[in-house]
Amino acid sequence: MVRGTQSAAAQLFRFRLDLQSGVPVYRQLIDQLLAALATCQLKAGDQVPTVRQVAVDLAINPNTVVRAYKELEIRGVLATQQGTGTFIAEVSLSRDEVEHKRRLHQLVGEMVARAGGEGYSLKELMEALKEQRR
Amino acid sequence: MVRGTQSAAAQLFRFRLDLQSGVPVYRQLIDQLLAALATCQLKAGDQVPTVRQVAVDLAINPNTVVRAYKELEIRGVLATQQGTGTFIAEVSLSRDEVEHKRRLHQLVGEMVARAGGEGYSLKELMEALKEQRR
DNA sequence: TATAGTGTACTAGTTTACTAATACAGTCAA
DNA sequence: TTGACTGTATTAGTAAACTAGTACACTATA
Repeated sequence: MVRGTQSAAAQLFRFRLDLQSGVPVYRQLIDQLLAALATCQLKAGDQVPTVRQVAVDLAINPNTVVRAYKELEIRGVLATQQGTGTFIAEVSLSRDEVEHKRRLHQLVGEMVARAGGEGYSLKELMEALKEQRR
Repeated sequence: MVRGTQSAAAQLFRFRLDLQSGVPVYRQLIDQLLAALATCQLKAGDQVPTVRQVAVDLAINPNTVVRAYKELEIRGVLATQQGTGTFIAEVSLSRDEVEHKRRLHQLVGEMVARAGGEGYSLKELMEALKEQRR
């Protein structure tokens, strides 16, 4: 694991919280980081804000940040190195992840549009998807 | 609210639990009842199993059944009458609900097939839908 | 009217999910 | 080597979600 270069884009990346949304904090962090990847705001090798930076910035506990980063590490999106920091994974897996994610958003966007045209809400879609799980 | 007739189909309707699925019991009841409506196993006016029948049948607490039925009542799917029982709502709302539901399942089924063809899991779809909410 | 069966309401207990506090261990530069 | 910074791990606290226990109120029938 070589240390990634600090790109200008990475320096501008910051998390934001919406405490009214009801979405758990750690989940928001995960979502935002994946979105940053999907929109090329972050790329392989970039260092992401440290656990403590994020915690101070957002006035949350470091362990909440850890939770998000750990999940992303398990998914192969992030690579963390104790004492050094956390980076966007360099392996082609992460690139595939980005494409995978981008295409998924495309598909889902089409779905939502199509269903919305017939009067179905996002919530209804989600519930129906849940039922498909059986 | 006139008392619905007991159709043969309604007598055959029973809930089943999958305790391994991790889906809360009350949610399973909701899902199964909606599915029974969507597949015409139950129709407007049918009486559904009583709170206590379901509780005894599935070895759960009556209040868990109540929770499911109450949510369905709020959604206009069920009509409950204290001392009498619980019925599929007679209003055209419930019929619209059935058509609405059936079409939704159709749409979602197509979505899942299409996305599955590209290697996306149900879980991924659901997560991507969540992100659409922003 | 009495009884059996119905849903309703309230409280309580348990589990799960989420977040925090804190100490430990590793890295890197001076 | 030291100090600052890094992630890691463990425990604990809180809130939310889920389920249960139990009594009350209503309905229908004999």
